Amino acid sequence: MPELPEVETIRRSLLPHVIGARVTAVTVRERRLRRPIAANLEARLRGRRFVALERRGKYLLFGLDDRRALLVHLGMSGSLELAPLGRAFAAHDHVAITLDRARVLVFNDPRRFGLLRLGRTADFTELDNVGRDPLTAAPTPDEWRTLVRGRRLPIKNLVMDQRVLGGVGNIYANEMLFRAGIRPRRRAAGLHRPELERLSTAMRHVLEEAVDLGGSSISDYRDANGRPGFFQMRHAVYDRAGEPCRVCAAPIKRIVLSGRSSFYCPRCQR
DNA sequence: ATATGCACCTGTGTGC
DNA sequence: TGCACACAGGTGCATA
Repeated sequence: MPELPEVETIRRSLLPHVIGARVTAVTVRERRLRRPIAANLEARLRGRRFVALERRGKYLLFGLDDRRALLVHLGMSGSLELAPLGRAFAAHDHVAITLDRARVLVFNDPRRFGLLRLGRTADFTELDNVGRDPLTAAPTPDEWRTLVRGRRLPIKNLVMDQRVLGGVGNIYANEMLFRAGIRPRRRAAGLHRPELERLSTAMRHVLEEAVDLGGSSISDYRDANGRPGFFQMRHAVYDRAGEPCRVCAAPIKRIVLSGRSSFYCPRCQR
């Protein structure tokens, strides 16, 4: 479910509740996620204090006071909620981390594509595949020229490649290409300098605006305090097939690229 | 090396 | 109402 703006919103909403909090209890109700939750997670987490909370692409990294960290990925359908103490479990509540502040951090994930892992940050090999942060360290147009060189894949697929940019998923790839006026199917290597310049600024603007609005709530995304995001009201193309373009009124098209729905305006995007 | 297809899993919406 | 099917915010592995 969540892409960079949603994960960043969750991180910010968790921050004041989690930093400095101590874990008093850990309950794992379902270990079978994408990879099973390790058997020692409860013992390693109990009694620890959270000292940091960072985002790496779509991953959340909870720093602990023993130089280890809890790595969390929300997959397609994962969520984190700060629930009141003693609230009954709901369907797909897989992990509950009780804090010493009368709050429980609950990991819920219907599709179980998420990930929870405890260990040393350096051992989290999945983080090796997270590229630059498009919010804080976006490639310059010059760097884009290097990144697209020789790449024959559609630009949308390149932008969604987590090794290139950490955190861009299907919604925001579509939205930033609309904003840049580039069709998603265009070969990456075929983009001209002005297009790379537009892409580079469109990317920052779309993501910054989305973070400001708390991300996109399409069906049930909520931040850790249960608040929805509002960027879905600003979607120009995502999930708008057949609807009129907000700029030129042409009907939005839907195509499939690498199995993912891709949307664009045939007039605004070339 | 690069690009694509599919599997992983549950829930929801659509059409018959 | 029931049923089959397509599709969904992601990623990793197998295959060309």
